[in-house]
Amino acid sequence: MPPTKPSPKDEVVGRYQAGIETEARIIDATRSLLAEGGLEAATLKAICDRAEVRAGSFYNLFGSKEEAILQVVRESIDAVDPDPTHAGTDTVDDLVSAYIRFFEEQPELARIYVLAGVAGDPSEDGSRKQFLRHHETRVERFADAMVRGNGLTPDDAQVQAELLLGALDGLAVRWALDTDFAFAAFAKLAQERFSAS
Amino acid sequence: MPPTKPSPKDEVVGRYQAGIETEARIIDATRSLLAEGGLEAATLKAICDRAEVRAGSFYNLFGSKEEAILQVVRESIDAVDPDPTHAGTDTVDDLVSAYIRFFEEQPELARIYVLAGVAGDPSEDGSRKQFLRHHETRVERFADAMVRGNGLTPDDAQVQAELLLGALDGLAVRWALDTDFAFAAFAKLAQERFSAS
DNA sequence: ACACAATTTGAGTCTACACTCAAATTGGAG
DNA sequence: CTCCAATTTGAGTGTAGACTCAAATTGTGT
Repeated sequence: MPPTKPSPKDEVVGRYQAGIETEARIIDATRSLLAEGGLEAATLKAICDRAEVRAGSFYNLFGSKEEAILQVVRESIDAVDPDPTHAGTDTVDDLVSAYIRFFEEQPELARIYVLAGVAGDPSEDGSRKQFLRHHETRVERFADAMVRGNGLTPDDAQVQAELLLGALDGLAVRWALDTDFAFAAFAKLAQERFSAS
Repeated sequence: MPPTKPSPKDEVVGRYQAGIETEARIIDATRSLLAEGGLEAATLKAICDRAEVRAGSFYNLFGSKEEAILQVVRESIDAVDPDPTHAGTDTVDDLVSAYIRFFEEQPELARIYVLAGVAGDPSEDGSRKQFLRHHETRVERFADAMVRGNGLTPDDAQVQAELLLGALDGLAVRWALDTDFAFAAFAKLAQERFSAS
């Protein structure tokens, strides 16, 4: 279904409060299921049961299960952004801290976040491409902060940002493997290494 | 099935050549399917079709599909070890180069390698735990090389190794996202950063 | 040749899902 | 109140995929 079946919420037509609340319940249910048991736990049945909704209602609001999951992941990524308005005032430390917080506060969502980038068909324009765009935005953000805070040239900053983010993502994977891993401490060490010119 | 149903190949009883060859064909089929289309492509039917075997034969040799896949992943990890006998002669450069080679020569297997660490149920003693053990061995190996080559103290080396491997894994994830990413170049940069004391 | 184990077959079984749709119900604008 | 659109229901449908098993066949030691 390439032309993404237009679900009611995409259109500009009037909506009832009931529908809006149902949508919220479905998103909440999806989020909590993902947080508790990862992708495996978020089956359609589980989502509908928890949201106290029948399958038909779900599909009245979302075009597919995937759509709901992507929305949850997107929202939790946004929720941890230290500078949503992109005012250009965040420091490298802010950004690293926000990243650490995301992984410590939402372990399962963080796992899905990583998974979204690795899993899935490379050819499809689904989560992968979106994830890549997100990553590029993040690199941008880190690089800007480095230019402002450490006086790097934009080109150097770009490389440093890519390295630092790579290290953070890798340490995050390491942590996902074994939650006893001192993610925060290592993340800070990586930050020290890569912030200096 | 916690007590891992004992399949014929686990027992010490006599085997026929035919069975051994069938097992090899199944492993080959699994590996090539994984390499071509990732986990999604490696369905039982696809594996059996390609190996020219019926499902019953598969289950005569493997306890589950998971078992065959794990064996493939394990073998490809081993295949990239520059010092399988662990003679203690490999340098950091050898290790990093081997890692880069793995990603360049076996992209899809590399993707599965990354996935193995991130996906799966945290509670099960499956791929995750095995992957963690593998990671620890690798850290050990990197740390040893650092002690030998850069004169770090064992404790410092441990931390540096964890950071370097974290960075490499993270860059690998980044690469899995977009294979145009210059993984090798960034990996070398990370190596420079983390090899120095 | 014979016996017996190893292997193979192939037609299922079972289950878990994502997703659909016609009909019933509900909400609210006029 | 009335009408229509929004929403909800719930009983399906369809499929894909892992796994089973009794019976047939094949390999090998003696």
